[in-house]
Amino acid sequence: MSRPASGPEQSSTTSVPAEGNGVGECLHCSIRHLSVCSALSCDEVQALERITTSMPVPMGATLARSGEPRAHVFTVTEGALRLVRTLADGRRQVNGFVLPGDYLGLSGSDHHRYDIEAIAESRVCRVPTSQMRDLRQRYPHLERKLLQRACQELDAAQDNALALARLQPPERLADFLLRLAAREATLLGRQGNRVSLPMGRGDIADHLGLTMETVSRTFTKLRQQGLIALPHLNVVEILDFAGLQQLANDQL
Amino acid sequence: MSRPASGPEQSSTTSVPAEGNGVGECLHCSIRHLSVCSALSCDEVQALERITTSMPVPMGATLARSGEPRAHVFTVTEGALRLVRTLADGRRQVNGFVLPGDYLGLSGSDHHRYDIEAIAESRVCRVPTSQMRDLRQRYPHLERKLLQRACQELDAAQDNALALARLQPPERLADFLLRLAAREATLLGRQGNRVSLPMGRGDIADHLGLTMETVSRTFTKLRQQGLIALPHLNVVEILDFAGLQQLANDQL
DNA sequence: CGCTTCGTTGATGGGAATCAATAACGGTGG
DNA sequence: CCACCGTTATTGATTCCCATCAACGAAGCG
Repeated sequence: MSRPASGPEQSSTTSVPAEGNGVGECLHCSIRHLSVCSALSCDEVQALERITTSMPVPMGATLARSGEPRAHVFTVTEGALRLVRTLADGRRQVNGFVLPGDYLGLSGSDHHRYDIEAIAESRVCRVPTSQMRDLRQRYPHLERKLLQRACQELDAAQDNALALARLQPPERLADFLLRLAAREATLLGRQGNRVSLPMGRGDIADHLGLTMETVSRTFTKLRQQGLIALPHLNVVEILDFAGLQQLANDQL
Repeated sequence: MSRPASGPEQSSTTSVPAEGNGVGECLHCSIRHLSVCSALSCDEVQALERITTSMPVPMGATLARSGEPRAHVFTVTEGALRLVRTLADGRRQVNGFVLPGDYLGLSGSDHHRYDIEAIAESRVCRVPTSQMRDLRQRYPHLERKLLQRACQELDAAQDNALALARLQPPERLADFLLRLAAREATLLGRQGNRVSLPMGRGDIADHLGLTMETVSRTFTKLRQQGLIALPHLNVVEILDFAGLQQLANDQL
């Protein structure tokens, strides 16, 4: 679904998803799509793709550090990353997980607000913010798309806040797993009941505002209740979808 | 700083704030400003203002209910409102408080995601979403402004999530008070150390993921530590700004 | 095969939620 | 102006759950 721009390849009209299907859609596809809509010349398409750099991010590497100037925006094409904020005394929060198709660059600040760390072998497309600014000015379509995305992320952030503020640990974990399953479903284009967890227990804990121990215990609890199974450490099998949804209070 | 559009008044260029100062700026001002930038005719300015309805919202009234279709967007010009989500079992979360200058309409959903309730005698400008869509298409400036706002709100939502996930009750309250103080400062244009709390203790609790009792106890704790004073129930006086900031871990 | 890292399980204590009672506020009407 | 009442806020006593501390087990890797 997402395509890195490693070299100037021809824009293929057929592989472009329909307008408005913004969820699992890589920004890069969006640019391509834009080029189709606006009837750009082949030169212009190539110009767009030339300013993006597709680069690997090895597992464990830090793509950006909190406080640094935001010199680039990114779209993830492979792997998984985490957004981490750390307080002075070591308390940690994982603001979110970034999967293929996600865009990194929606912030009002000109400095990074969190560390961006790869939790798996990853690959991102990088565009300098200045060039992105130009692009946005030139193509209103792009700005509209970004706004759409920002609104979706805002909704998601609010859902997350509700979970943190008012849900019990099992509810939070259920919510998290369902959300992850939904993302993976749109990513792969099919609805499977196996969800892979690229992140560790500690990361889940720091994302849900819990401790690693509580997350672990909650996993066993869900397992004992027959809602999920854990074939491997990093794979969850959803046994009772409806039950999980009910537990998570259904706000999807 | 914000102006309701009760009737077609002349657009006054001088009262318009400079581009880019997006924080306390009413969207209406943004439309006015836009009209200046784009050198619209007086007719067009009036056309823009004609589609907005300035309406009072009595205290306690509900402007919109969760699940309803989003037929309008709003900008608040007076008063204060709260955004409330309620779970089936009664658990409540106050997603945020809406003050003059704030825009209500940044959502990826076409249905309201929370109740919007006035906690004080308020006044809002209402624009049908369809008309807003037209406006956005016609004026790229507006779209850019909205994206800017969405990004700012996203940042704020993430800060909030961090607070909910990892801060202790006193830290959360300190953070909340400082944030409120900052908003009031930009709203009034001056930095006072008195903050008014239009919302009740219960609302604060449901915003911070605590109970009303804990909020109350935490207020007394901050008071005993000499960080704040409570001249009235709904007015906080910040005695030790630096101390509060330190307590809130500084992430402003 | 031992090492290291990560995850699970167990025992304990602290802190916020809960339950309960009192106190302060705000409005109304006398 | 003050007495009254409903609402809201504060304070107190208790309970329960999660964090913490600690030990054990499992998995990846040289």
